[in-house]
Parts: sequence; C-alpha cells; structure tokens
Amino acid sequence: MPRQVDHDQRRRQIAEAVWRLATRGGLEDVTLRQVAAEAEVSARLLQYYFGTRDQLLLGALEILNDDAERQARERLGMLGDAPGMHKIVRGVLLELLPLDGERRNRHVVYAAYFVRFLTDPSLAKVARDAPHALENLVAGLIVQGQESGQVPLEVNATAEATFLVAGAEGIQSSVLLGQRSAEDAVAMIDYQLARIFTTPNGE
Amino acid sequence: MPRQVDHDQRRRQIAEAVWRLATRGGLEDVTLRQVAAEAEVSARLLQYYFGTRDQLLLGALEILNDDAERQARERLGMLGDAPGMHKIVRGVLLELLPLDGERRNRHVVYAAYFVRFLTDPSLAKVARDAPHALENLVAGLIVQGQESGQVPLEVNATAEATFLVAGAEGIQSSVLLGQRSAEDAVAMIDYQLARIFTTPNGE
DNA sequence: GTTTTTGTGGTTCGATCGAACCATAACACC
DNA sequence: GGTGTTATGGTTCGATCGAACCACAAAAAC
Repeated sequence: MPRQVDHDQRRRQIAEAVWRLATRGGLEDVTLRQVAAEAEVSARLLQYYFGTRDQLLLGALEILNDDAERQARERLGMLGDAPGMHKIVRGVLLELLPLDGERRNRHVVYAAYFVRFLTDPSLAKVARDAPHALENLVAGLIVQGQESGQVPLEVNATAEATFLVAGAEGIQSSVLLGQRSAEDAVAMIDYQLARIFTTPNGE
Repeated sequence: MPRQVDHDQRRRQIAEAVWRLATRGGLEDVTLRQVAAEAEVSARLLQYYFGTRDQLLLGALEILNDDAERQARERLGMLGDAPGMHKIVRGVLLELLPLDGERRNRHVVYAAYFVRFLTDPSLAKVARDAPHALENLVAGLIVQGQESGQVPLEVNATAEATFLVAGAEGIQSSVLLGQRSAEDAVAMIDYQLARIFTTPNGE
C-alpha cells in the first residue's frame, strides 16, 4: 500500500536501526544489509530513502541531532516557572550525561561517528555547531546570574562555561566506560555549580 | 633474511600503520589488506605477528598505551628539579591535550576504539585503568598541595581532580573538532588551575 | 479506465573482506 | 652439511560488502 506512508516515520525507523547498530559495534557494523535486517525492511528501501551508505550515515545523524535538541528543549521546559539560572545551567549540563538510555545511546552514536567528523566535511558541519551553541548558552546564563547577584562578579563566565561543558562531556565518557556511576557524575557537576553559583541547587 | 629481525620493531611498524588508518577512517578502514599496504609488509605478516584482526586491534592498542605512558613519564621528568604541585598537575593535564601530532593522533585512535571499549571485554580492560589512575594521581597532588599550603583546605581534592581530568578530555575533543585552538585549551586549563592553586603557573 | 507516479521486494555484480593455506628462503644447531 | 625452526611472500576460499538493476503492486492523476 504505497503512497500513504509517512516518509519521516520510515526514515526514523531506519535511522533508529542505524543508531542501534552503531551503538553495538561502531560504524563498521552499520552495513546496508544489517541495517535493513535491524529495521525489518528490505535493503532496497534504504536506497530509496537515503541513497548511498554515506548519505544514510549522514541522514541518521541529522535525525539524531534533531531529536537531541527537541528533547533537551522539552526537558528544560519542565523545570517549572521562572527557574533560576543555577537550575537552568544544571539542566543543560545534565542533558550531556547518560542519565537514561536515550541520552546514553546518543553519546555512544556520536562517539562512533567521531573520527568521521574529523575527515568528512559534510558530517563535520553537523557536529561542529551544537557544542559551541551550548557553551554560549551557559556563558550567557552565568552572566545573567552575575547581573542578578547569583554569581560573584569575579567569575570569568566564558571560561567557566567552557570548562563546565567540557567537563560534563568528559564525565559522560567515564560513566559510559563504567568508571563512575551516573549519581557520582551528577554530584561532580553539582560540586562545580555550587562553586560558581551562590544559590542552592533548586533555585 | 629472517631470524635476526627485531620482533618488537616489526610489531610497532604494523601497529603504527593501524593507528594511521584508524586516525583517517576509523576502525572500519583498518582492514588487513590496508594495514599490510600501509605498513609495507605482506598480509601474511600481520597474521604471523598478531593473528586475527581482533588480536591486531588489541595489540596495536596496547602498544599505543605503552607509548603514551612512557612519553608522559618522560615529559614530566623534564619539568626540572622538584617542581611544585601546580606545575606537575599542569603537566599531567597537558598530556591529555592534542598539543602535538603524537598526542593528537593518540586521542583520535582512542576515539576510534571507543565504542568497542563498551562491548569488547578484552579491550575494555586496557582502557579502563588509565583514566582512573590519572584522577588519583591528580587528587594526590592536590592533597600534597594542601599540606604544603599551596591549595586552600576547603577544596575537595577528589572532586576537583575528577573535573580537571574530565574537563581536559572534553576540551581535547573540542580542539580536535576544530572548535578551539590548542592555545585556548591551555588557557582554559590554566584558568582552572589558578582557581585551585594559590601559586603562580611556573611553581 | 488507462496512464503515471510512488513505494517496495528481490536479485545480481564486481570488489573486498578475514582467514586459511602453500611454498620457500634464511638462519641456527649440531 | 644436513635438519629443523623462524620469518616471509603469495594465493585461494567462502562470505559479505555497497550499489545497481529488474519487476511489480498500489494509489493518484487524468
């Protein structure tokens, strides 16, 4: 029954298969045949919806990125009315930790792509923007905190934002490698935030 | 002319080919044929010295690890007589940044292996030990700094050590992705160190 | 109600994969 | 100066790879 299928849904179904395979065995396990089997569609469909393997990898990554952004926005929206800067920054950083299966898998998929980011220009473009935007966001929030007296004025907002984001990413890796529990990771983040913000956690 | 070859040298020659290929295209480009061509030896030699492809990947990683440790030790040894804690910690953290080709490639190779660390037990063992040892080392140095009055007593040495190492690793990735210069990365590290240590940089 | 377009399954092709196998030259040992 | 071990090159095999190709059914368009 063609012509009434939801293309986006089909592409997502295939993209999710790509993510699962990449999570298990890296990009070398993301073969057209395996993706087709994992997504339970014929190999022909992969070509139809994505084209070549490279385009499939790119497409699956774009969908992953969209998901990440949408979910982060949702979760931040659930922080309640007029949350304080401390709480928002905390929410942003926790978005980078593998606190649930979705965030965990997301970072593993990124890791699987990492080396490609360095060489493949079309992929690089997709990966380069997100982290910088995060840093600027955090830096802006810290500045706002300074303006409203929640952060000491001697704090270097840019430098701290950079290190917070970088630290969250580094801690994320260590959680994935099983070197640290997710709870410990959150505690490490909170320790740093307590140093920067004079306000308690929940404000 | 067999029998008088240096086995370790041969294995290193092959391992370096693995690194180069992994750096360029990830593990999926590390095929026996390509490694053989890159190392300029016959495919048969790979089998002779390493066995299967999995064993080759494991062996190449072990050699990389040994290199990293030896070089780090060397560079730390060159810090001069009785360097202060500040200087040592700085040296340890800079070891994690891609400040030269060797350190850069090393981290890219690790990144190429990353997903495998999560699933392959034999690889996981190789990767799990190093970072924890680093954290403990840094934490110990901070404690020594506290004992000699170079670090305020209210600093949580463990928490700061964890975040410093994690932050250095995160910043490393951003440098590799071209989001930040190596100089900026060093500046970010120094900013954090200046916060923890009351001593100036070079002490 | 024919004709396009859209969506899908299946198959095939040349290339390449990892691994096993075969052969043999160089040296060590005695 | 044979004999055995070590080190190496080359080849082959079955499996699998990505991509192209063929066929066709369902719906839309006219």
